[in-house]
Amino acid sequence: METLRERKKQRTREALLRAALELFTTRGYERTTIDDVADAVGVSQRTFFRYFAGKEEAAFAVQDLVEERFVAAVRARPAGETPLEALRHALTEGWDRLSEDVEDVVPVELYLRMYRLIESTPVLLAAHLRRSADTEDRIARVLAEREGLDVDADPRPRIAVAAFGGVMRVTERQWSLGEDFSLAAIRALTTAYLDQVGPALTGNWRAL
Amino acid sequence: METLRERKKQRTREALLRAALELFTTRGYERTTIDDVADAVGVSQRTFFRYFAGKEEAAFAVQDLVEERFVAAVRARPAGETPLEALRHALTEGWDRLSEDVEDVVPVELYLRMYRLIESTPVLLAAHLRRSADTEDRIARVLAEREGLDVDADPRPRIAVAAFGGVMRVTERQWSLGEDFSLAAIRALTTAYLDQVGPALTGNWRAL
DNA sequence: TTGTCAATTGTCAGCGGCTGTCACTAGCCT
DNA sequence: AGGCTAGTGACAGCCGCTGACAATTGACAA
Repeated sequence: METLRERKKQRTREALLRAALELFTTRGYERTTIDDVADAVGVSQRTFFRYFAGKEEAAFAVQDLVEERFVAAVRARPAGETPLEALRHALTEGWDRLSEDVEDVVPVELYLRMYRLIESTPVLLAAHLRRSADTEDRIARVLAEREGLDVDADPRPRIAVAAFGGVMRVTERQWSLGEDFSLAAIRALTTAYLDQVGPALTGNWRAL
Repeated sequence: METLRERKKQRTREALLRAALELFTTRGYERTTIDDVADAVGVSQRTFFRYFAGKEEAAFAVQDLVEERFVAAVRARPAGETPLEALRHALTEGWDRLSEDVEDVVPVELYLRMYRLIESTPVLLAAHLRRSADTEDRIARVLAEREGLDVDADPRPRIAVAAFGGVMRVTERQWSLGEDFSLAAIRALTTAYLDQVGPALTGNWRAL
């Protein structure tokens, strides 16, 4: 049983987040003022900053949730899988559950629009890449633990995750530049690109 | 023969860059004000912004130069090398020439200090990662051209570069966290980590 | 050398992100 | 009902950054 106060706070935060993403994706990130967001909700600018550390944090609120799920999914993979199998399966499984997880917070369609905006807004892309780096670090730790290794002594977990992450970046980018902005599209790209890692790294591309 | 005006401009820009990097690396990036930099050189804040598009651009001025050289080095690699050989050789060759290239602008030691600051300052790391993404895109185009492929049709150039770039990121990170901040140290790390890509991606780490 | 023109700079005003402060309001709890 | 405190709004102010305009300084020709 939650108190009225808490429910009110929850609603304010949700309203701010929704208004922010809606304005960002329609008007553009830079062209949206915190005052715009606050006004849309009927709250002072100062209040926005009591719920979000900054403009950026609002933009990534949903993305944070998704990445959290991904880390958990990797951790939950059966020990029998090799590190790369675990990553790959956690990823595809993630796409399948994404709708349900996200829909509690905002419409999935809004999330996907925001995702594309991140990709096309330099300052947001920069923030995204840094956050991804943090996530990759956490995943490297998970993999190391699965394999009983010390992340700081053995570079292989980080290297594997970094290579994997690099491929994911290319996937995101291609997806955001394409025409099909569905979950199915990004899932298809993911598997296709992961299948290309071997060929891309070994040898001579002209041979094929 | 360059005009006095041009020489003056050149000196102002150089002074601003030096003052900025010096202040950034001693006082910290966020704790350094543009006014601090401008005052240190004896010009107005407005003038700083006439030489640099923003605080960030000053922080990355030298790094830009280094990455430019790297792209050129990849382009100059003999056609016989496989894509990954070309990347690797361009990289190690880059470390060798770095001192000479950088020293024209600022002391190498200052550049290395700045490089570490970038790693440890979130907002700078974010900017660095985004710039790296741009550079990787350009390199993917170079590789595709070398192999006679269409970057937008064949994902392998981008995937290979992304994986390679991921490993470089891990290298940079480890170097900046270590104790030996010499060029020799980062060169050694680079080759060691690149040798680990194969083992890290194939199979089972416990077997070794 | 001097006067004219153009490039460079300083000053000022202002916007937007963000923070500290403080008084006020509204929910909580006895 | 009344005291307590979490949450809010209003205000002031810092910093990054930009536009506008006037003042200055070098370039170049007469």
